[in-house]
This record gives sequence, structure tokens and C-alpha cells, in this order.
Amino acid sequence: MPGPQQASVGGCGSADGEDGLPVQCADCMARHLAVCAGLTPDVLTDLAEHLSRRRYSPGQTLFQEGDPAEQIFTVTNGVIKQYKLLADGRCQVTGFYFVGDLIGMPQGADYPVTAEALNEVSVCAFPRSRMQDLVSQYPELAQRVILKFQSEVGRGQEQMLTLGRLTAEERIAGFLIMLMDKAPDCADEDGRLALQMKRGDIADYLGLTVETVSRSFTKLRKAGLIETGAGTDVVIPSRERLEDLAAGAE
Amino acid sequence: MPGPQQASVGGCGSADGEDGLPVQCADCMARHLAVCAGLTPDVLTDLAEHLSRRRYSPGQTLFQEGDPAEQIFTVTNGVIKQYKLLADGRCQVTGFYFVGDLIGMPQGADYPVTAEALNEVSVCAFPRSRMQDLVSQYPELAQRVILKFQSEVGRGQEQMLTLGRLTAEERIAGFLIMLMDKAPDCADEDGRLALQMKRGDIADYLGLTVETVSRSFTKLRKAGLIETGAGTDVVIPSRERLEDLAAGAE
DNA sequence: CGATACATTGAGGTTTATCAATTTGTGTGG
DNA sequence: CCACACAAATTGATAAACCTCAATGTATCG
Repeated sequence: MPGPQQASVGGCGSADGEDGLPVQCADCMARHLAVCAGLTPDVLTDLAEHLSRRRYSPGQTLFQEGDPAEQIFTVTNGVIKQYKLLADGRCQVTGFYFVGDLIGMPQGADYPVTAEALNEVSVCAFPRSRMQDLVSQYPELAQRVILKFQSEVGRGQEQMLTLGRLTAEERIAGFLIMLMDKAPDCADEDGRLALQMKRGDIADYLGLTVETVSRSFTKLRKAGLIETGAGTDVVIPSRERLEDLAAGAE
Repeated sequence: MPGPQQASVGGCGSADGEDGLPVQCADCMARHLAVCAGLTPDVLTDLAEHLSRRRYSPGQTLFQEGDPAEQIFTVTNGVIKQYKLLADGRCQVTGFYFVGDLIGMPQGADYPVTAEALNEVSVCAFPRSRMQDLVSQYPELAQRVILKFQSEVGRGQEQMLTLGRLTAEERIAGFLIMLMDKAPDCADEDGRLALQMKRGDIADYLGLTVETVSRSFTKLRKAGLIETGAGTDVVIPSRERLEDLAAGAE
């Protein structure tokens, strides 16, 4: 049952919660992961003046490629995929984003990608126009933003290697490793992985087709590198062996 | 004839040149492009206290994948390629860097890529340990650093689309467009492009083999989309037609 | 002018894509 | 709770794009 078409907007006051934190932040899932982690309560309070909470249902877009980039988002719950489309329908997923991730802060005036909720998603939205001031005003925020960008660039470099030089099976192996590391709530302690995305999403992320993804999963299963869990979930008996494969070990 | 194996280090005083700029910066090729563009002379002077000029010959590496990331670089002349290697020799070039580009500022303690000079290269090196302080101290510098990262992330997203979803010919077309835009001194006003990199570099950047790159060039030539210049140079008669191809127009 | 590195071209093989059919999973309504 | 309908995933057969290996052509530099 999908929620309202228009994303709901949460409260926006700056009343203090516990520890002197703004109420919105006090119980935020992303408080220790997001760009706002480590900021002092007074800085957070200033930030909170301008932010709004939003919720999205599966399939809803936060923004689309070409839209004016007016809002910056921090994921507080759920999974978001970002992708680029070609005129003929070819799709490339440029990344999956989890709790604490920052999206929607491109260089240009417009978003260069579309952002879409994969499941029930909560975000913290912030007007882009205010960001420049805040970064100037709060060096510790600037530092956090730079840190987020550094990890995003690094992830991009790894993904280039994946897309340019890895075989289908190696790509899947690397993808599963990435999920275990980046998706806190998707990954069970002992190798159980709840895949939040469909085969088609994975294919578009790894530059493959659905069929090749499916066949690669089957091969990995037959090789004993993964096991089948409930639904399309996956169990990873030995992370090491998957890592070796993902690193292109001969 | 390769230069000295050890990169030469330029002077490092802070004496002022014209316009109150530090002497190293007064005649810097990258002054209006790099992260230091738009900074006030006093900020630049502070920056210049810690920077050193270095020169590299073709094939020399600025740093290698796995090295501790102790220096940040701004390219002031020449072209640098960054790449990742797999154990079995597979190589992915993650980017080419030109005048004004910033490299060597990863999230982790070590460089995740190798940086290598393609031709005679000059850079401005800066100790990473000082960067955090400076970013905190000078909001306008933080702003510039964020801007550089934003464009790097955007380039990464485009490259993912290229590697994941474009055909060989489309990749080459997009690559030539990118060079025209990003390489100021490589690109003549009327479509003449001096390729600073070998076919192998292009192949490793585009996730192809040398042979496929060569064949794609030939096909583009036969289709009238490019013409042969001196050596391996390329002339682009109609940028638009190349752009259409690079955008995956059917 | 010859040696070397680089680029191009050709023949054949491999991986992955495409098209089509089948199976599995999921949610809904009886 | 089961049956049905629909979406997603898997499997199979074939084709296309690209890779590999090998040979030839071309530029550069001593």
C-alpha cells in the first residue's frame, strides 16, 4: 500500500531534545554516520533550523536527472538508488545509498542523476542555497562534507575498476562484499544478506543484464561461494573467498 | 631522455611577487583553475608556506597505490593518469588529470590509485597533514575543495555510464569530447586534438583493449566523425555529431 | 638505416547480450 | 486457506560485441 504521492514533510522547529540536541536529531538513525555526526549541539541546532524530514515509498523519486538541484539529502532510513538514463532506455545505476549517506550535492545547477527510493525511505532534506553559508560558518561541517565526498570519489574509482575490468562473477562477488560493508541493517552478523534491490537494479549497477546476474548467482552458488536464504536473500559462508574472487585472484 | 629519478623540488619561500601574490603562484599556470583560484593573496601566502613545486618525467609516478597519502597535488602543467591494478595485470585508468586538477586526497590513509606522469609534468605539492587545518581556517578554501570534489564525483558518475552501458565507439566519442573540454592545451580551437596518451592508456580508461580502441577509431574515421591529424592526433569536424553518438543517440 | 615501440588489421574464440520459455515468488480475493 | 494473477527470477538457445593471438604497417630515434 503506497503512501501519499507527495512526500510527507516532518516538523521543523528547533526546540531542544535530550543532550541539547534538536528534537529531529536526537533520535536520528543517521546521527553517528551522517555529515552531521560529531557536530556540537549548537551547530546542529543551526542546521536543524532549515531541514525537513521527508518520507518516500518504493519507486518514488527524490529528484530526477535534469531537475534544478535545490535540496541536499541525508538518508536516515531505507535504501536509495541513483541512476542515469540514456535516450534509448539504457540505464546505469551510479550507486546505492544507505543510512548516513549524503546525496544531491552536484557541482552544477541541476541533478545529473535520478534518485529513487527502493523501499520505505526517510531522509533529512536541506536547502542547497544555505549549504554554502553553513560550510563557511562551520569548519567542522566542511570537514565532514569533504569526508563524504572523499569516500564517494573512492567508491567511484572502485566501481570504474569493476565495470571496466571485472568479469560478471567478480562483479557480483564485489557487490555482495560492498553490501556487507555499507548496508548496516541489510547485513546480518553471520553472512545473511537481505538484498534490498531487484536483480534488474543489480544488473544496472554492474553493467550487466538481469540474465547474466541470475546466471552468475547460480554459478557462485554451485561453486559454494554463496548459499540461498529466504526469498532472494543470500548467505555468505566465507567472506574471504568472495573477496579473493572480487579482487580478481587467479 | 628521462630526467633525474628523484623529482626536483622547487623553492619554497614566501616572498611576495606582483599583486601581493607569493612568487610561486604569481606565474602559476593553474592559478585561475586550481583549488587556489579566487583565494585572497594573504590566504595564498599562508598556503605557499608549505607547498613545493615538483617536476616529473613521462612514466614517473607521483605516488603508488598503497603508499601512505602524505601529499596532495595540484597539476600545474602536463597530464597525469591515475589507475588501479589487479594482481593479474588488469588495469583500469580512473582518470586523466590536467592543469588545475587536484589529486591525492583520498579518504583513507593510503592512496587507492597510482598516479603517473604521461608527459613532462609540473605539480604543486602540499602536505596532507596541514590540509585539515587550512580548510578549517579558510572557508573559501574549503569551498574550493568541495567544488573540486563535486566535479570529480560527477565525472565518476559519467564514467560509470560509459563503462557500464556504452558501446566501444560511443566510449571513444565521449572520450574525445571530454578531452576537448578538460584539456585546455591539448585542444586546438578548431577541432584539432593532440592526444597526450597512448592507445593503451585510452583502452585502460575505457575498459577496452588496444585493438578495439584502434578499430573504433578506424570506424569513426570511416563514418566521417573524425579525421586523422599529424601522428596520432585527431581532428573533429563536427563536435555535435560526436556528442550525439556519445549520448547514445540511436 | 635499422631497431624499437606503437598502431593497425585480420582470424577465430569467449563472454555476455538478446530473445523466448519456464519456474518461482507475492499479493489479492474468493 | 487456497486459487489466481502478476511480477520477478531462472534457464535455455542463439547472436553479437568484444577479446585474444598473430601478423603487418608506421613512426621515432639513435
